[in-house]
Amino acid sequence: MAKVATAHETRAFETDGIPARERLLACAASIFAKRGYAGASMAEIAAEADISKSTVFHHFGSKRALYLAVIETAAQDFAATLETVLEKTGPLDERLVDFQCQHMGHILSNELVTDLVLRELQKSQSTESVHLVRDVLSANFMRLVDFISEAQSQKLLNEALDPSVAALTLISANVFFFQHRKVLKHLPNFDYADRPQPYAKAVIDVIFHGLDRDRSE
Amino acid sequence: MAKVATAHETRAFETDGIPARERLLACAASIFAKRGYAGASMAEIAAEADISKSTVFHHFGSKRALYLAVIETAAQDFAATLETVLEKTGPLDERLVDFQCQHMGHILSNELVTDLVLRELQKSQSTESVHLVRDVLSANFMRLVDFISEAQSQKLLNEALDPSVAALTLISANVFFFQHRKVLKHLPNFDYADRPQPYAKAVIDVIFHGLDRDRSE
DNA sequence: GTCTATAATTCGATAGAC
DNA sequence: GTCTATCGAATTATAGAC
Repeated sequence: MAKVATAHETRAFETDGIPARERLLACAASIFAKRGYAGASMAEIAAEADISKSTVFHHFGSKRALYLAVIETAAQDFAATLETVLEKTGPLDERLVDFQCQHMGHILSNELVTDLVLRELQKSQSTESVHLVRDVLSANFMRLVDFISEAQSQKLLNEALDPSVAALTLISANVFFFQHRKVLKHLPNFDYADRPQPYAKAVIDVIFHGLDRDRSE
Repeated sequence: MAKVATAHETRAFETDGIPARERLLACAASIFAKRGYAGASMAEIAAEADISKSTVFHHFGSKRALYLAVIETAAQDFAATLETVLEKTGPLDERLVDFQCQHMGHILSNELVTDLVLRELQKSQSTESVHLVRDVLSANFMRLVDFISEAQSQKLLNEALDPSVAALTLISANVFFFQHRKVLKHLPNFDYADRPQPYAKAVIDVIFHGLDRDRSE
């Protein structure tokens, strides 16, 4: 009781209390990821966050809404990183390497939520969830496509290529690596299984320079 | 009964009876894919193939073995296609487009088994299963890597790139498209959601020519 | 089919901040 | 005084056992 009162005093400004909400999102992410949507109980999430169940429902109206908020938060986290990376200046190949490595790093360091999102995407339930997931994720995707388009109009990238296909190819490479990183170890002649960052860079080497033979450095 | 006897007579050589075995594999593939490994019952598979349970166990010693055989068969099916495609002559970009389209077509027309394989790869259970799966799949992967390496030594492809990374990038693009084809429809500015073959071609455009600006047709 | 355990959701009240 | 975060208890809903 005394502890609760103390916690109240620590937040001085901001209309809605940030600490509890954030703690809640973090715990929810971990538990949803560990047990899946159905397997996770609001009671466990509340306990983990050291908050009463009712408070959870006060912040997020329902289990579903909490779940969506978890995913949305993860996407927005990456959106921030994305902005930082794409705003930089420098040679295009270096910026692409930077993007690819940051993206790889992001999905690996948030592996639980990444698994969650991938699982969610796979069951194509036409509920509100997927709609929102797609809306949220597509914002990041569009940001990357715009970046590529922009570079094309400035003649910095090959204009003949479809920017959305290029963007998706980049993302595919990272996601595939992420999903199968455990078994990739057993591919003969594949040196990158436990070196995600070098792999991300090698992918950009392929996609930026192209497989075509006429390379002159 | 008469039909079965006839079938027996048609096979003159080969130690194990082919027609029943094939029918069995097809039914098993469909049922494993529909119900998952645990959910599938040997009784249902036997019934579907119009074969007695004992016959199933005669051909494949166990449920696990049947399951593995299904996956192995799918991989070998593709190995045949792969050989046909890679043996062709012609400009490298056309051959790569051919490969990418054939591969896309293969995973789409075998979508149930593809889902099965992908699910199997994701749970990295270190049992015999995964070992075999990896061995089988890696044969096809190596075939593609060898093809790229070969082309590189003949100066037909950019020698600076890692052939296994290039191969994996190709496969990643198709698999990602396959896994998320349902939700890709909802990406704004993405025209390929229901056009897998054009997408496969567009991916090769990107990976063959590269994002780099200095394209001179 | 009822019974029961588990989990989601709602209600009413309290306390501190402005 | 209103607003919002918080809680404990009460109320459905659902899934599995018998």
